[in-house]
Amino acid sequence: MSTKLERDFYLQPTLTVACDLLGKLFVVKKRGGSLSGRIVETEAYIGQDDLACHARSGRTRRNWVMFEQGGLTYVYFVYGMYNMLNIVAEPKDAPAAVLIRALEPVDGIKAMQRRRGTTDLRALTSGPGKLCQALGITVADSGRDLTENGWHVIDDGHKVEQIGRSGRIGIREATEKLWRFYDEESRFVSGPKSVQPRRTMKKTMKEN
DNA sequence: ATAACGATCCAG
DNA sequence: TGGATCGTTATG
Repeated sequence: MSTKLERDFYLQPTLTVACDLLGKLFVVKKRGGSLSGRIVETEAYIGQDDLACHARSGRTRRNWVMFEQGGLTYVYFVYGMYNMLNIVAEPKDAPAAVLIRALEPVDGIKAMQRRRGTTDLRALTSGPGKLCQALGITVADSGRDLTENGWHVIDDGHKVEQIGRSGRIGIREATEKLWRFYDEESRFVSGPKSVQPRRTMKKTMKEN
């Protein structure tokens, strides 16, 4: 059995969404077929009090999607060359999103290899910039509703045994927040995996 | 108006 | 460990 995630899933608290997205399939429709990957690493960015969050200074031309209801994509451009894929969480006007940091390639691996210029499976989607390049995701895809026809997230029954937790990668502010989550067993997580502090946890968690 | 800096990646 | 590369944001 395989079910599409609906609105009620995305409207949940951001940390719940970030944890529960692990193990799900992210699917994009392209000319010539679908591409998909299993989500193995995520990060939460939550509200105006989170100094690492794009919404910290209020609504802008770039981040307006974060203020919409959960279930939309928020894609932005950084470092002059990389796109970052986020999934908006929580109800409208509660700005929050989950950064998709790494996938395990599943469908359309040939196309991903062509876009990435390598055949190494581990190099295909093991990073937020890499996976956008592999799946051909750009800022033009920001604002897509994942509950409508087209792109979506699928629960195919896969279970993640151990979820790892750490500080978020590549930020300077709010480094004390342990809002990065990843599948301990996956070899497709972005490196280095030695980001401190690390500690494992059970299934879903709802506290900071 | 201008300058600094990214939720990164890759080569050397 | 540094350079690529450019839109966004902070500052004068």
